Amino acid sequence: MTLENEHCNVVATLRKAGLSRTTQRMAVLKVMIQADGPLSVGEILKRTDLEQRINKVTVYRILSSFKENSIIRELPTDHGMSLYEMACLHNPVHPHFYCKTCRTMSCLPPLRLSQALDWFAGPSTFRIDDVHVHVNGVCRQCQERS
Amino acid sequence: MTLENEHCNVVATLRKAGLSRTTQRMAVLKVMIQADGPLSVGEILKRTDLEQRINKVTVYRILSSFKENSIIRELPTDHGMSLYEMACLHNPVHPHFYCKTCRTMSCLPPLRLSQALDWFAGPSTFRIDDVHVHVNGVCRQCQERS
DNA sequence: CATTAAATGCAACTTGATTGCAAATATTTT
DNA sequence: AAAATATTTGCAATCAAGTTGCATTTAATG
Repeated sequence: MTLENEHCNVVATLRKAGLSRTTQRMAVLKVMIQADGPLSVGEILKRTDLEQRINKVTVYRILSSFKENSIIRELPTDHGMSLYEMACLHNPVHPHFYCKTCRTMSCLPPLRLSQALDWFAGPSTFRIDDVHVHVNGVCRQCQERS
Repeated sequence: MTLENEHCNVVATLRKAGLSRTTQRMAVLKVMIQADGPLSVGEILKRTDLEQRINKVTVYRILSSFKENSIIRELPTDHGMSLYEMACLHNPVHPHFYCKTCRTMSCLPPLRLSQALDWFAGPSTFRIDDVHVHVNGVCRQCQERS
């Protein structure tokens, strides 16, 4: 198995971010790049374990550093658990659908929301209960404080 | 202190939802109606405690029943914690800004997102790191299963 | 007022996530 | 290349949000 898929390159991504190429970071990044959709920490652990066992804490720290460097995006859920996805050029910001029953997050096409809703109203549809627009950042006071 | 503010009425809201008028439910709903913005469970506890001590578990159960009856909306955050706000006519769905530093959630005007972003770029600005559109509901398989 | 159903409180527990610190691994310097 | 330094990792313990089971209390019903 190679260290790159059709899209992103593990080594290049880490270098660009100025992060050292540790075995664990490479394994996590590889799993993220090859993911079919947003992954939980548990799922990331399962997938990296296939090749090498990584400590849960290490995965959290790696994800945290990836997030700081905008390599990945974090998607919080209603169930006190976050999911993670690549934030690379090949995976631009897009809406997500979260099933509150099976707790699965799926990606919506990066359309205007109205179109996305039409798309969802199609044949194999979901029941939509609510739509949240969530802006993350740092408020003025916190910026001034640092 | 009365049981209604300029907007919503505690008793009417509970009756409409078919929920019994317990002391605790009324206290929580009153706090929610009088809230200046989304509240955490901890904050709700603090505010209800001023008049009567309510168990944490009870608050969770009350919020859960309010959510099921669309009396409130739940807003999950990056920090494994949810915030809650009224879902009444006077508080229509709108975007939120979450400061990842002080962990405060503030409401954005219910404008088109592009306008809201302009608004945010104004004089007293926030630093925006990312915008998430999050659709909650039940996926097809889970619907069929129930 | 008595009966029945629903809601609450408490204690214990589950789970996602974090912290402190020692050991291991990378990077830098000589 | 080896030694010195800085970074990263793993483990154990811990924290905090949220949940569950069950006995008790409170509200709704007749």
